[in-house]
Amino acid sequence: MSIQTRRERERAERERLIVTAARELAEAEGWDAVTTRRLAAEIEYSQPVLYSHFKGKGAIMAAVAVQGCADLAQEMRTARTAAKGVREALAAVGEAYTTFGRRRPALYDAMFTHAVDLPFATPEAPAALQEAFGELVQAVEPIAARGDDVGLLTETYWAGLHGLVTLMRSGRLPEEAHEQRLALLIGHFTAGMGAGAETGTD
Amino acid sequence: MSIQTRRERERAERERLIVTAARELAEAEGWDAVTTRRLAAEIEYSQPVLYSHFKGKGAIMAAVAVQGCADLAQEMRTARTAAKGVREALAAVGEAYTTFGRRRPALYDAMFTHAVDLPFATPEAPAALQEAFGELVQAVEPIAARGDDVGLLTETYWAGLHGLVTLMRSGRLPEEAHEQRLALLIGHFTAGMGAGAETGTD
DNA sequence: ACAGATTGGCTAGCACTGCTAGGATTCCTG
DNA sequence: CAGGAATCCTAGCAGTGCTAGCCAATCTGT
Repeated sequence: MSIQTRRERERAERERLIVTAARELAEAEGWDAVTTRRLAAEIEYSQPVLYSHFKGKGAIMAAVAVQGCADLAQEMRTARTAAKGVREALAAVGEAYTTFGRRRPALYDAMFTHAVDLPFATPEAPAALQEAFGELVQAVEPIAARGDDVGLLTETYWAGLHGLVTLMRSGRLPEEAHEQRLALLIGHFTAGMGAGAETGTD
Repeated sequence: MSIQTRRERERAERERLIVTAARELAEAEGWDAVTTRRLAAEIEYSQPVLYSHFKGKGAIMAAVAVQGCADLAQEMRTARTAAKGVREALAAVGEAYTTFGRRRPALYDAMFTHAVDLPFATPEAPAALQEAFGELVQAVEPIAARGDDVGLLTETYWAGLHGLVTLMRSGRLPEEAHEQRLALLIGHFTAGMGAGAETGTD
């Protein structure tokens, strides 16, 4: 039994090694540089080892994406809990989100543009993923009007943020005015809120 | 001289042939199916011919993207001019945009997710591209508040639409509630508008 | 402690990609 | 009709994701 568990532990460790190596390589040189050969060299094993852990390159990217979701969730949570009011919380989360997308583009792409074989809008979605979305929900919920479906509103806000990030990162939108665009988006989502809703950060 | 012009005409025709073949193949089977070999077979020439017209596959995709922008611009214009009021126009354009993205995913991807070697937010951007953006601007301009930068507001609205399309198409957002999300986005962009602004469709 | 079964990892290779060099064939010019 | 030039194709390069099959190290039962 002990031998079995040791082997499983070593396997799990190597799996983590693969994922972190893929993430670091992608963040350093982009996903194009993450070839199976390069990745195998990085972890000092041969290519087929990768396929004994993951079904393919896509699965490795998906694993990286899940890690990235955990990071993003944490950054959004930090931003949200540090904000003073509900409008500020929404703004802080939006800024945390877009900052994440700009500062870690490879990670962002793995999470939200590539790697479609992850279940997203279902209960089977990885926990980290639901956490990240949950952070958005918690930021959006207080600004929802009566009768609004909070989930749908959150998805819409998310889409706005995602659009800003991807269009900017691909050069379709100039980087300079990002803050103003973000402010516009947030402004339109918090418009119509009575000033009395300021109380209650959590 | 006449021979020269005939050859140039034939070249231009073949170039159009390449672009339309690429577009049709992409729309039928996705961009992954558009390999240079496959495309060459489709136009009944050998591979290197492609490279005598375009710098590479990316350039071909860019040409397809420009065509797609013209299509999108026209569809948005039709929707906008058929709408009764300014709110309706914004909604109609938004719906035309997202419908385009869903009905012609390959074309949409060439325009807004791949093919980054096109100049976008500059005066050197292709005419079709500026036309498409111009349609958005014309729909957004009437709902802009005093002091709003219409360009920035349009970019923000665009980002919202783009986010909805891409997240939905990649399976991150369920398709069912698309109409509701779109309505939410439009609603938040037209909020705060006095009811008196209804007049003046063009 | 030793033969045998089993697991594990590696070497080599497949089918494919975008792209290019060089030769052959066709075409126009004098 | 010969010479020259433009055009197009065959063949190949370096790289991709992924896999089959062998070889060696490891664990098992006696």
